[in-house]
Amino acid sequence: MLVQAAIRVIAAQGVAGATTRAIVAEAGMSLASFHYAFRSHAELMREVVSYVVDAEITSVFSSLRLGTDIRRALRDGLQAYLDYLIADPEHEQAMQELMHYALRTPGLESLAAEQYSAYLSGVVDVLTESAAAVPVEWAIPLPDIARLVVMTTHGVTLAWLADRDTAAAERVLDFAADSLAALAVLPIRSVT
Amino acid sequence: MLVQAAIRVIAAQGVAGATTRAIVAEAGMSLASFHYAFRSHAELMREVVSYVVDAEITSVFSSLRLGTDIRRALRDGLQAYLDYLIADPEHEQAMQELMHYALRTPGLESLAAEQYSAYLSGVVDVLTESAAAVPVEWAIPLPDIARLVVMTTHGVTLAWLADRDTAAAERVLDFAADSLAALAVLPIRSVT
DNA sequence: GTCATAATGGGTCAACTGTCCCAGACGTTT
DNA sequence: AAACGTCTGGGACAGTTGACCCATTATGAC
Repeated sequence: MLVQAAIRVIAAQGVAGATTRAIVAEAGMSLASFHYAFRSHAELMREVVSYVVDAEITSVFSSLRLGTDIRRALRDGLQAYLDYLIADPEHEQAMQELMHYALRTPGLESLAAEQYSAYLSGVVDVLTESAAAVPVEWAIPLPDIARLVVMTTHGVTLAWLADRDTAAAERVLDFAADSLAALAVLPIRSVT
Repeated sequence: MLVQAAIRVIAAQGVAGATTRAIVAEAGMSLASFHYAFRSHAELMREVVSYVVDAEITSVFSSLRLGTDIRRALRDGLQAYLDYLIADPEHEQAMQELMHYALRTPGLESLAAEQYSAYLSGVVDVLTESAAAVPVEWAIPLPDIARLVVMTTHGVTLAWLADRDTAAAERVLDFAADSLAALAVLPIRSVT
């Protein structure tokens, strides 16, 4: 698939390196085949941005599973994300670059907004899902919790990409898990 | 100055739009004058990255002033940053794009690391400065506090740039200020 | 097999990029 | 006035990019 080839190129070379020729080379195709499938390079990039949102959410935030110990569950989920980031830094780097690309490209600004709200609702889904097993009440609305999680991951991602300080990143996640857990209002074990 | 013209172009058009011609046009110069001052486009971009670090730190985080009410001081400082972001979104957008540009450009990766550590020590300076007036002790090392602040601002920046939800950003900052203030150990009013 | 459709390969084009060259203008020092 | 280095302007160059055209080859329905 050309879209996935494009994502690989972006991860390896950045958005600037994702030229039509580089993408078709990665996909093992010719230029003509590209313009047979897509009207233009911009059209492909639009699909790339749309695609990565869904893929990212399911692959990354699905590891966030709440349990009885909310702090530990949050911390484990955040650690899983950090492990994912360390294992494939270029991919997360590409995600943020694509976000900035969308913000800059006429006609794609709205997609950037959708991308972000998709992140949020993705985290909301995971939290809701987990809450089905062990009900948790939060001091603030669930979407706000999700926003804090997403904000944290993005911030930690940029920091780690810049200085590769894993220990510092983990200390940040410790703090984030502690602070978020403080927003959890443990439910009474009786029927409500 | 060509460096500042380049920053204006990047803020207006993004890093991809910061071509040599666009920069000299913004500066009102000719191409020859560019290559008289800089050996190459890459050399200018390196100076741009170096320049923005200092400028950014002094202009943004200087508003963070601690007082007796630590939570309020933190909240005010973060709000000042948000106001700054809203007043000139393209500038902060450019900062993050430049960070990603540095991370991708061979020979500039180390500059990205320096850029980030400069952010951190800038915040440390402000916090230390404020602590001189009203001494504050923290439950974790000061550089870690600074890292949390920087992480938060970057995360909030990306979120606001994507969905422009100012109210949500302010709720995030509420949470951040609360959580950070919880790390402050108020000093005893006697001599230690 | 035949034929229409889908898909591909090679080659070409204009536009844009970074870089460089060279003639000339400017200002300062003799 | 003359000479010097500093700086500027216009033009040109090769390389790369997105887009496109046309001839050719699979692919599959009948």
